[in-house]
Amino acid sequence: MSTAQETTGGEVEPWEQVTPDAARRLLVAAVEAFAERGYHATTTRDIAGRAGMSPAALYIHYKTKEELLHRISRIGHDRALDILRTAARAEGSPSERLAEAVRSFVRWHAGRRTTARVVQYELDALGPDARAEILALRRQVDAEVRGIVEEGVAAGDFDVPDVQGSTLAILSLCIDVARWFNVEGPRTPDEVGALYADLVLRMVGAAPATP
Amino acid sequence: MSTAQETTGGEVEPWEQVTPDAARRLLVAAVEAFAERGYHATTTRDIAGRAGMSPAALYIHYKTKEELLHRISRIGHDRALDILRTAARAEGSPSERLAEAVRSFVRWHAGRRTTARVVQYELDALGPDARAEILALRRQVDAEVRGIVEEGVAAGDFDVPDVQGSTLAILSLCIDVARWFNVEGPRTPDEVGALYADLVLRMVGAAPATP
DNA sequence: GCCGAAGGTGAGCGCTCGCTTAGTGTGCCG
DNA sequence: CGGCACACTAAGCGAGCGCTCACCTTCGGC
Repeated sequence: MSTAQETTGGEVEPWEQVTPDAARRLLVAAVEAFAERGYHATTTRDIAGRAGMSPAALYIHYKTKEELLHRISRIGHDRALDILRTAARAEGSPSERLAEAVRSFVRWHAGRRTTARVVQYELDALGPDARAEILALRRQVDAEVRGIVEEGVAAGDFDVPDVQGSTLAILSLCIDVARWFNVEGPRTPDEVGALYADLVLRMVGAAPATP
Repeated sequence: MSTAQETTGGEVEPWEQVTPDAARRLLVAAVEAFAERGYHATTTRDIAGRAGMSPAALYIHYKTKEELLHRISRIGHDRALDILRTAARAEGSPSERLAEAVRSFVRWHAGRRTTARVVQYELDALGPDARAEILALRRQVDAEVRGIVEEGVAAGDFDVPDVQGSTLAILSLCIDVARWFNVEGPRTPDEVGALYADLVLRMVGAAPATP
């Protein structure tokens, strides 16, 4: 679905799909500013300044400040969904696919923390229409994870009394990484991903992956 | 430490300690407004209006809008720490104490969602000094949970390869409840608390509590 | 070499923000 | 009953906000 090409590690700067160049620079500047200070505390002058442009230039490429947030949120959710879909539809047992889903999802939230933070925590700043569009994507995100859990239960690999509750908890655990992860901290995104994959397998009552 | 009296259920409206009455009404109004729209999107006129007062009245009781957030954050963190301390220092095995800590901590984040949301997500809006004070409280929160986990490992009840990482994950899971919990949703705070206590015991490799 | 489109700027409009100030009503003390 | 401390309001200040507008460059096509 996404036209951005995958790299070997599965990590992409997804902003390449945004053209022209000036529009992309503004978008990246907005992601940084929103992640640092929050949407409402960020000024259009700050965004334009970070992109090396005058405040008025922003409005050549975007109708409003909210449209910037909408575009960021849309692209980010598309990417997050893409990551989960790739893991969910890979080959392997439900345990392996759930572990890989958590691993790559967490890696994205830690490694692309600024983007993830905006995507996950600034939803309320969107208007009703944009908000509804994003919420639909979130339901698809939920469905992907729930699908793996259900398959694991059906196969007898998982022991999960409350599938929807556990799915919610798994996603919640992964998403909150964007809140606390610190690039200067002791853990790399890969390490957090591995730790979390193990914890999630325990949560669903599967034997820890020992490949 | 806290002067607010406990009720039977352990749930307290902690604002009773705030006097005079007008100052408390303003504080409660600010909690609601900050939780709904976020700190930066909330105006002092909105807070005063919710409390049934003129905008100027706010400044009789609080020096700035930020002082309101500081007071809320302080009281909320005190309460959260109190909840965890009570559970950590109760009688019982590490499994029982960890389950009770998670149960009551989650119950607070769900049941007092508006307060918890402000407390957990608006930290960055505080100035450096207030921020440092709150971060010190958060380290104590972390230490309480880590203490229980360490005792469980020492007693051979838990199987935890990375104590600090698992502690972080447990707290992260609980805190994120404030983000997604919906009062109109299908689960009560008690139900989420019970579900999460079970999930956390699985995460630390303890047998599920079967009382 | 001229032209229009595309992409940019400097100045600034109208508005709302956090916060202040001068003045008002109320109740308690002597 | 006079006086005064206190809690509060009406009005508004200076600043900074999102956004607009008139104008300026640059550049490919004919």
